[in-house]
Amino acid sequence: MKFNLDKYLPYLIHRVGPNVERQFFEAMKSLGVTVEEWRVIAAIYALGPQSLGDLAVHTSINNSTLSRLVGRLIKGEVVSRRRVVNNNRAVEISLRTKGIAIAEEMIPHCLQYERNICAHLTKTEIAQLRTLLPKLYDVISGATYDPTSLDPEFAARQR
Amino acid sequence: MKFNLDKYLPYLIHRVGPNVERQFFEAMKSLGVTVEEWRVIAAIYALGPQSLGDLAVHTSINNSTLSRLVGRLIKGEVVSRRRVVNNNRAVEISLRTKGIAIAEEMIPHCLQYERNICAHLTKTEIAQLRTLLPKLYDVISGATYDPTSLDPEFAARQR
DNA sequence: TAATAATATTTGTAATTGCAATATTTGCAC
DNA sequence: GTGCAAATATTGCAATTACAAATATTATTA
Repeated sequence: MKFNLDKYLPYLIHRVGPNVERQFFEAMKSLGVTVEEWRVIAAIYALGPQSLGDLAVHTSINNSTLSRLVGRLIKGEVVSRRRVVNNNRAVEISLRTKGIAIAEEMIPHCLQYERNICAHLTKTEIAQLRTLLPKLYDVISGATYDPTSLDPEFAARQR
Repeated sequence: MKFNLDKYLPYLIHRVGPNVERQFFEAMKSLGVTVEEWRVIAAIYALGPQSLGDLAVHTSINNSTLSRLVGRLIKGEVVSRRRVVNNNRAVEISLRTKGIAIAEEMIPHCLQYERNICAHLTKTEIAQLRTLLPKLYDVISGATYDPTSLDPEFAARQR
């Protein structure tokens, strides 16, 4: 059976992810924030204070992982967390002064890094990516897969 | 300062990754392979037996992590590992019968899953993605970032 | 050839992760 | 209003991860 990895979309999508900020963050590491921490800070800076659940969606970080990550950021006085006024089971996470400072120092570098990448792409390609990636995100988020559609006996044959 | 996350390419790229195979693998979990294990199997199936280092590149998995992951797959009799004939420090990892069987059972499902996704996209969009994603991968792999280009005193101000 | 550097992989270790279980609050049905 | 289900977040725990150091082999230099 032939399997052409170079054409397989999930593969093509996945492999760009891990590389995208690796080298950039290597260069920025003296700021003392990890990639994951930066995602949290950036999401709050860009989208405002929000619940843990929303933050998990916006950063693609697992809830329990994020809960602890936020715990660490609180210790570092980067963010604060408090119960929501009218919904005491939810929590609202906000940036503190230090978190805002980190964001404002990072953002120009992020934008410059993005420009460096875009320098190798045409205007059209950049525009296409900005359209296609969100569309792909939506499609994938809504996608479900049912193995029995292809193989009615799938569930029966446990390995 | 404004930071528009919805336009920031690294963000757009990154967030599609974690979702892309999550739901699919949730559905396929009775096969008993994790996403990471599948990446290893798929890379060897598609590209042939290869060294740990090459496999790390093809799967975007950290070397030491991969070394142990391969160790687990060996225990499960899915792959085998042996020293390369003319280079005893390198290692060659191959699929065993069981690994091939897993691949051949998985691949039709992968392709069907991909078709499900593509059903929401136009032919043009799909073609564009297949062109742009590898290009982006190359650009990003080659990209470097030097904070002092934007801020000559970057290194001096340690946080 | 001996010493040194470079390549390739593995392992020690501490930290992080994610699943499942738990706790707590809110909404709903009756 | 009481009891049950849903929503939200946190924690126990076992497994995985990644950095750095160690190991082993091959290539280069002097």
